[in-house]
Amino acid sequence: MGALAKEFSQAVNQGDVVVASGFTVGKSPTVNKDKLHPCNLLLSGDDAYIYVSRLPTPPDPGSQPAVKRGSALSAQVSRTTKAPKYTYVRLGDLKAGPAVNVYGVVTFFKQPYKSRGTDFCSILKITDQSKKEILCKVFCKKLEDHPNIFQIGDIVRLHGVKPHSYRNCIELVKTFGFSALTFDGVVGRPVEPRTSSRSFHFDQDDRRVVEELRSWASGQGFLPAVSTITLSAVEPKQYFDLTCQLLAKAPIDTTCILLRVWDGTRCPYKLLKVIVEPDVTEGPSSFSAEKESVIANILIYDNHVESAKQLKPGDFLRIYNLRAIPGSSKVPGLTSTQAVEVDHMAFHLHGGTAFGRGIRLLPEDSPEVQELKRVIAAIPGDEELSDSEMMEVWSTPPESLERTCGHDVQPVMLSQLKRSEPGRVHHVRVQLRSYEPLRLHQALKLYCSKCTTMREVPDDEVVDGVFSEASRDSGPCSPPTWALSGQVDAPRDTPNRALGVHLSTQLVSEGRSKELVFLRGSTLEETCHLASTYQNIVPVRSSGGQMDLLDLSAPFLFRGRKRYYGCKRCSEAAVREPCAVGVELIDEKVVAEALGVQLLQFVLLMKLELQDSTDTLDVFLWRDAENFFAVAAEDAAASQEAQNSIHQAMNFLCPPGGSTGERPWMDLCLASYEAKDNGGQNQTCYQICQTIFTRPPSSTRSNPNPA
DNA sequence: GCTTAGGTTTCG
Repeated sequence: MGALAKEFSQAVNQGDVVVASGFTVGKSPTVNKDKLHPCNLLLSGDDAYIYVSRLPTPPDPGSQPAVKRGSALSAQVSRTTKAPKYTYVRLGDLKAGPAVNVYGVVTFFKQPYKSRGTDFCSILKITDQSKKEILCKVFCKKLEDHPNIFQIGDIVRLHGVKPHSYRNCIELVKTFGFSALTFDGVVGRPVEPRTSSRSFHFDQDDRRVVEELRSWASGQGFLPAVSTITLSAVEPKQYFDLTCQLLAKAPIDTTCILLRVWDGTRCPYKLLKVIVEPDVTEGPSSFSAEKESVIANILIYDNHVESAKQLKPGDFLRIYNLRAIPGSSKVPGLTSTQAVEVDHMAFHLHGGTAFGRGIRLLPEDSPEVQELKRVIAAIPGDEELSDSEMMEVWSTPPESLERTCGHDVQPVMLSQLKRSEPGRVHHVRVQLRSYEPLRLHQALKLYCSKCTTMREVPDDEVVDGVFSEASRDSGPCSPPTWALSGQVDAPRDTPNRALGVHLSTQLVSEGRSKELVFLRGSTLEETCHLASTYQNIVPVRSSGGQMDLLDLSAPFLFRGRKRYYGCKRCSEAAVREPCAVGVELIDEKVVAEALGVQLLQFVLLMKLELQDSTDTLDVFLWRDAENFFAVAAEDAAASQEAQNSIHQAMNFLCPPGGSTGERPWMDLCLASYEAKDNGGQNQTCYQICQTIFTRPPSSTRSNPNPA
């Protein structure tokens, strides 16, 4: 009756649940007619209330979150119609009994981990203004149903937890009707619930409770002053939480996985390097030297391997209870040819869940990730992709390519070219908008013409490692019967060390002993030094008493300043005597053939972004790159002069800091072809072919408008 | 339908 009737009729919908109070029970005057209940309820005046409870609407991705629907509803129905409220028990008032709802500040937590039973288990400890600390145990099959806790100080709201007594303490255990909301615990941050629940109740009272807990907790001192430690602040032997981005990962063995991460800061201690095979690495197998110097290698053990396997390069993570260990001992699973450096800071995530040990993915929109992205973006030079990262981006170059052009086709605009079917040759007149890699030495690759795979040129640090690992076995070494063996003093500052040299008897008998030596026990530096004395140096090692070649990660041959590499996949390498009878010049081909090494070819590979007035286009400069620059890739690997000539050409085509107007127009021949990208999808690629870089005779530019 | 874990550092 009255105002209540009016408000109620506006608020209620068919299907709603209503709860009435303050009514009087009377006899129904219409019972004979409608055959309904003989009594009715009369609601009238200020003491009567009727509560309308809306059933949750079906999930609809386009609709407002449940919170907003709730607040819109309560505004609409005014004081007389309220949604039912949940009640929350103070942690100090808990008694063993039926399920309750609680709020609390997280003082300890373990990420959900696989229990021995059927579920994942989360352990957390929460407290509130009553200062009672309560342990909570959550068992759920689905990870997303667990409280989404990132750090100590987060605030949780738990529904459907049952207080149990265990060893004279009250604990909360998840029971039926369980749901959890988690909030950032930092005063001033947005109050946004993290939950997987599709609908949940959340109103101004809840917001108030969260804010009260935040400000109370901030004065309690149990929140860590700095929530996590950066690589720049880490000290040896410390346990710490690390917020970082995953760059690459590689399995080591069944109980260990390697995560390569960075957090945008530089660790003051030397970082452990772990050498793994490139083909088992997910993500780039190597990075630019600058980037490598800020990448931490983290070894993840035992139960954490499973969660680490789910991670993808690029993910933002927090690793809890990571341990910094100075001076690595041993890394499992590495073969004898793989080196582990000592006296470097290693990071281990040990097995078990003690102290909350674990890994968790951080969502992109969390404040921690936003901050991390900001720091990483500020690292100078990172805008540039490193060599192997670029290999990931580029599609595999084609194995065959039609590259002949009579240069008699009419030039086309880029927009027109893009609409053409692949498999043709086109002429374009374009400017160079940008190119990769900016560091031109990264354009050098090693290519196997047999299996058509491409490999990075390893840096000296990696090669150094192979040499030092190889010299570790200093036991007796019986040389092959064809060899004459002796020793030479190591050059430079290592007077007390003798290096093993083995010569071909045949070559010695011909008076050609300087033309080829097998050198054992040298460092990379010593090998380079001796390369000025001997025309060909093949580094060898002792392996179980027998003479063997080094791992093919390192050059198998040093010829003056040039180094030659072999394909790991296609070589069947062994120490053998080259046949020098009638061979005038012993070169890399002669040595490679004798040793059973499939010689890798140095190649140049670049990506150029072209533009004209209609469009832009990414093209590769690869098969014809040596012609284009009139430089042999092999020379570019060893000669500064050759590198300079490429550098000058690129600077001319794309002056650093120059405007578009300053870039010369180029007449290019482009071959288009189909290639599979990393996902196996066909895509059209373009390569510059049959084109030679020449400078115009004077400073006059070509006509910028070919049309 | 009511087990799992029940914080407390690997040993690489």
